[in-house]
Amino acid sequence: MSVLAKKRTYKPADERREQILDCALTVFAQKGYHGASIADVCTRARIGRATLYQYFDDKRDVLLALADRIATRITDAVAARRPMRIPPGVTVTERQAVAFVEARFVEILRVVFEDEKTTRLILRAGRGAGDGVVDEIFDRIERAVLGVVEADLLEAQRAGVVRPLDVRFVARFFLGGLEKTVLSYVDEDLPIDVAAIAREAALFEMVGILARAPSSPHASDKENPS
Amino acid sequence: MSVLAKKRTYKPADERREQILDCALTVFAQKGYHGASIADVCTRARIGRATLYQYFDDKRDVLLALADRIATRITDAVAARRPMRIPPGVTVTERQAVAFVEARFVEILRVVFEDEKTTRLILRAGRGAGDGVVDEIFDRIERAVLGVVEADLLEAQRAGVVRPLDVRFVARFFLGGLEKTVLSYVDEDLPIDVAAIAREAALFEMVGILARAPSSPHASDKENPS
Amino acid sequence: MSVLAKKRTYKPADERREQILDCALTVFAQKGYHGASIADVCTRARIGRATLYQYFDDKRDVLLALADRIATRITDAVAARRPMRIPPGVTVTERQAVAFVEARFVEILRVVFEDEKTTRLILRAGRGAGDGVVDEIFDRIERAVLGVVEADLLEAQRAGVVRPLDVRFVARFFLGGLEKTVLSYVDEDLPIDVAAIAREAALFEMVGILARAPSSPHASDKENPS
Amino acid sequence: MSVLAKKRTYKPADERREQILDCALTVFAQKGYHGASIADVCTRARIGRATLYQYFDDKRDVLLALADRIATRITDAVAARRPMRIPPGVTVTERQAVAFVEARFVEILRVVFEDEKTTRLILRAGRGAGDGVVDEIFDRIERAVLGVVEADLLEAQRAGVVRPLDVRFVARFFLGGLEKTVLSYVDEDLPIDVAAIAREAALFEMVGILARAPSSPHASDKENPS
DNA sequence: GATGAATGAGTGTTCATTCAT
DNA sequence: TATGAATGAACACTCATTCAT
Repeated sequence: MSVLAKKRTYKPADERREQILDCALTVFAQKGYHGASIADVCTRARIGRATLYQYFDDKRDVLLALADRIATRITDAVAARRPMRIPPGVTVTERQAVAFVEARFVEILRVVFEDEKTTRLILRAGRGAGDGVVDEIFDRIERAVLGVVEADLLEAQRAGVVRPLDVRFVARFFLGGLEKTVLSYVDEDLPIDVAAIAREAALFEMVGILARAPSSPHASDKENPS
Repeated sequence: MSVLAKKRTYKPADERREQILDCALTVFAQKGYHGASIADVCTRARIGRATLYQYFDDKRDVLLALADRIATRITDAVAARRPMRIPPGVTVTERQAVAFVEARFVEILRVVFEDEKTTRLILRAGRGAGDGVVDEIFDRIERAVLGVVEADLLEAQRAGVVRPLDVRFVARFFLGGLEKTVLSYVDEDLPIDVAAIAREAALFEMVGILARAPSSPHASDKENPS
Repeated sequence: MSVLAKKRTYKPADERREQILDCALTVFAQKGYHGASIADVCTRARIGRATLYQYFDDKRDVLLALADRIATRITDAVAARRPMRIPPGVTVTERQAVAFVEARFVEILRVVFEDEKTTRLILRAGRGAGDGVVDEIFDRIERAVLGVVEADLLEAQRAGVVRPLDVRFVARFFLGGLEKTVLSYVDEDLPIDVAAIAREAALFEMVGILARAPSSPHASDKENPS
Repeated sequence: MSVLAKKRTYKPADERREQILDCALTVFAQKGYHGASIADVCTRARIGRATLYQYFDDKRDVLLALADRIATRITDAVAARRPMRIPPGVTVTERQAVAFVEARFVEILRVVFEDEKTTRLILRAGRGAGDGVVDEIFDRIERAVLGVVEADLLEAQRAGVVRPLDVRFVARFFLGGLEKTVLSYVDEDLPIDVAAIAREAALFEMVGILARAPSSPHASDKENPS
């Protein structure tokens, strides 16, 4: 047996399965689902191609399991979160609101865009696999995240902190902004600066981009003129 | 000659080329670049597979030409646009600003997300083709659009209408929101309601989501209290 | 009509046919029959691909016509040659015989390996086309040339100038030597030095490679007369 | 399971690889490299087309491996040969020289033109594959064989057995003769009669074709003893 | 006479997947 | 459990050849 010889390695089934998924994540993130081959995954896992088929039905099943693993992690994290509650009568200053939202964003970013590879898979590689079942799982992730944002918005609205608006629209619009921002980091191979993104994004979401008329009483151009 | 018999159809080269690109757009949008086969495109164009190769070097070249056609259309439209100018001394009411931005958004949406198929190609199918040259073209589109938004933001900032902010960040964040919103229509097979999107988005971008303290003079919780 | 525009060129049929054959010779010689494409030939002839089919049935037919043109030229030349006659009673010195053979070789080389392209076609490109009819034509060339050599040998034998030997074998063996020698020039892109080849070959053929027993005065005309 | 059904056959990789090369030799020899298809080779080997690609990168790689196998065999055989040595002072009769050369030729013919298929590959199918690397390998074969012949010639020349001559020229000329002779057998589907070829060729090479001056007693071992 | 346009029939090659050990 | 070996089914691409003008 030469120095370079690759011996068979044996692992308990669960462990091997997880290992394969880890490798698949890496490979799919790098080359995309269609662009990556089973061989790529197996090479990375240092197993024979046939071995993979002892753990997964087919290529699609690998993506499915992968997406499911991520979806479960995210929905679990989301479910574990205590919903925001603003006690009645409490007044929230703008500064407080922005700080709160910023914290929220950090949470979301941490959970959803855990790492570069997962981000790539969710935002690029996964979609367009052209598979209904897989899409369904990615939708599950999306719905879970949107749900959190929407719930917060609704509660804030109820408490009068947030103006009347189409909650769904805003949640999605906002998530889109986060995603593209995160992707811009990923595409340039930069580490995702969660804190910076959250800070900018929170302010933007809260107060928009308009300069507040510093001198003139702001109310003169009323948003909703009576 | 049976009912199913296919006669040759003849076309001038230019026309045929465009027709093939049209079909490729449809097919790539539906199945993704990797998922679609040359045969799919040719079947749709009612031509033999070999015919396609008289107009394009290879599959990648089709995507390239397609992306280029779109990029050219968009960059041309962008270049033709008169840059926004806010004359000095002019005061802009919030209402006016929102209305202006709304109009801007309609323009962008019309140009970039012309139709469902183009949208899909730009936002899904095109990316991840794993081809540097193609990516470069899609980047061209992105840069062009970002450039417009950024230019507007800068001008507004200069005029004091917009608060100090990271122009690049906001432009990208915002474009991400637009994209995800548009995609949500596309994914549910709804016609893209440009007007509705622009209205909601403009308001959101301008003033954010916070309710303005109706009673208290807004300025009391200043952004940066001394 | 731009400067580079290619206008149609019209030619009388005969001329065009010859021109196509010329181009085919060049192209086949360069890339081999299988390796060359109809497009290659037509590009070189500055005609549309379809035009070629007005003069030839198919690709094979081009090779056929080409081979035939060469075969005809060679067999004609061979037929026009006066057969060698050695009058009875005449004694031929070795030196004379060598000189005569050398002249003969120059003739053959000039006719058969007229130019590099023809040589390549005959010796490389043509054979292995895997076509019986084409092979037959190349055989015709071979037989014609062998016939000349054999006839000379027989006559010389009859006159007692040449020792008893298997005429066919020697003719073929000798032609093989000539061919390989010529090819070595062609393969190194050197101009075929007919005179040099003929000189060396004649001597070799006549007296072989053995040094003559120095003791016995083998002949009056020594190789290197002092 | 019908009569025609093909079961998978399993073989160790080395064996399969060799088998494929064997089949490729047969097929390439029959149809030529360009004329033969991968399917032809695989059909003959009774394997699926994809199987071939587990052992070779592409079609060219098959020819490469094949040529290399032959080249290695020949160069090895050549290297294993003891170089000819003629001790100083020894006189060699013409008869001895011819016999020696004849033996030499038998060796060469046995090694180089082992069998019909290899012969065809070397002399027809291989050349003109239009591939530099492949050509290089065939050149290796040629150089090896020429080297042997040249070495012998030089030694014989040194010993005064062979007259002064252009060693390279004669070696090549002679090899050409051998090749064409061998091919004439192959082309007529006759078994290569190594002994006969060697006998005729040796005599031809040694003493040429001239009849020795009948008057002068050229040698004690006469060609055609009365 | 000449050709632009079109294509059927193939070719080499890949890859997810299965079989036998 | 693990895998080397084998393959069907597809795919991108080529090329000699034909059709309509």
